[in-house]
Amino acid sequence: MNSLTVENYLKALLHLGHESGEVNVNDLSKHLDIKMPTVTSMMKKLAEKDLVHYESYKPVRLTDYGKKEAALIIRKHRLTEMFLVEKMDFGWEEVHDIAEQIEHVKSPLFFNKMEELLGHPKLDPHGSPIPDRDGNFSLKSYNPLSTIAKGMIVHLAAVTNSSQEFLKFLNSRDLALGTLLKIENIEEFDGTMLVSYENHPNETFSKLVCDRLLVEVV
Amino acid sequence: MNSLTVENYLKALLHLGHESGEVNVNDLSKHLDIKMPTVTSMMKKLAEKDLVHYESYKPVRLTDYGKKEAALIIRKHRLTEMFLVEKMDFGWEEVHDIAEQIEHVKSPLFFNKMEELLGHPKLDPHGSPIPDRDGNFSLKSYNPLSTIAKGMIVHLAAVTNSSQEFLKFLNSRDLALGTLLKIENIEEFDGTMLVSYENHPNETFSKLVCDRLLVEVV
DNA sequence: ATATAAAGTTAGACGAGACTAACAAAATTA
DNA sequence: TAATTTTGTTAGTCTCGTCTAACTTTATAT
Ligand SMILES: [Mn+2]
Ligand SMILES: [Mn+2]
Ligand SMILES: [Mn+2]
Ligand SMILES: [Mn+2]
Repeated sequence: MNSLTVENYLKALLHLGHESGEVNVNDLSKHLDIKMPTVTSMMKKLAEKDLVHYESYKPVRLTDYGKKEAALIIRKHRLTEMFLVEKMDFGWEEVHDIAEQIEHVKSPLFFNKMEELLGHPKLDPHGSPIPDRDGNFSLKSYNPLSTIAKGMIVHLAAVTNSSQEFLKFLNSRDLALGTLLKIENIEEFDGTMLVSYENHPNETFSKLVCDRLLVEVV
Repeated sequence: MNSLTVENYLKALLHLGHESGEVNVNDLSKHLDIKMPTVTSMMKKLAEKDLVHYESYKPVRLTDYGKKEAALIIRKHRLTEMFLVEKMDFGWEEVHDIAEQIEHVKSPLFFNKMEELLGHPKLDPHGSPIPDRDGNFSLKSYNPLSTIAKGMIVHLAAVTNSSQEFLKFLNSRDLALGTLLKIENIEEFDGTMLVSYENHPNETFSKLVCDRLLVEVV
């Protein structure tokens, strides 16, 4: 049985390695806000448990087993977020921190019950896929809004950041998953985008924001 | 912020001290399944945090502050149990172990939301009172079935033990909170009771069981 | 190619929370 | 009262997960 600490390392490894599969000790250190020597020593322990492949001075990679364990924590995290939003009336900006704690609860029954009550949802409140009981999930590759061309019409499919501040900002602009967006203009200089949707005919979003909005062309 | 470990010590102290207010290190050690020297050293730490009054070789007492902190954990435990039973279709025998974990979640919002969705319940699924947001609760003093005289009619108000095994036993006899019981006979020798209720005209309960059933005379 | 900077490791320490072995105090029994 | 048992404490050790300081390896810049 992995400790809460180990579970959080595994999640970070899966998150940071989602593209190349490789994770630098330094990036992990920054992401978890834990000093590098601590991370190095933890990597050796995870390697001992066959959760990662580790060689000195090389990037770390999750083993298949490590990936599965990580996915099962993420499953619990996302089911929890969905439950909080759907069954307990929380806003999508309130659920991440609570799920960060409840994801460590040891009780398959509890999470399977959530899943059942929710009708086996495929996505969490932020548009991220919920792994199944075996840890499998298909990550649809949506594109960041920042990569879409002027004139296109897209819908908001997911967000890549679930922080309270960011989601509150989206709330303040009446942006929610599913919202249809038309790209009116793009400022070449800094990537700022001028977008229209619903009752917002001329909303401006910074590059930072556009990078975090994942969209699908309609 | 108290650690999960400290929170569990506080709950044990409140539980074991519910009558005299005093708790022996030895009893605490047995209840928590933690060796006595560990408990002694933890008592010193709790005293340092003003959670208990501690003097060498004397029984431990919670301070008022300690009592309140303990009650607030119990509040979270019992709200969770109630939520699991009322909103997630769990049986009363399944919820204790899950609540034992969720009670440590740091999020007043989460538990206040539960309370609201449940309509501010006064009792948990085992008949125990749920403390309010300030840690106050009135402990009705029901009597164990084992203290009731032959011929009396009572209803089951609470159970003093929430273990899966015990509650499964009660389920197997169709006993639930509120069940009306008539005491048909008492075996003087060993305290075994012959009881009738609903579709059970002649059920026999051992002294052990009768001690754990809290009842109220109708 | 060399110097510098960044990334990673080693060594040693620490607090939390557990343990065992040995001893001391208090309670019980004879 | 004296012997014995039970309860509680002290001292020392261990693992987990963290840290800082110092050092090494790898990457980058001059
Ligand atoms: Mn989240
Ligand atoms: Mn977490
Ligand atoms: Mn309980
Ligand atoms: Mn607990």
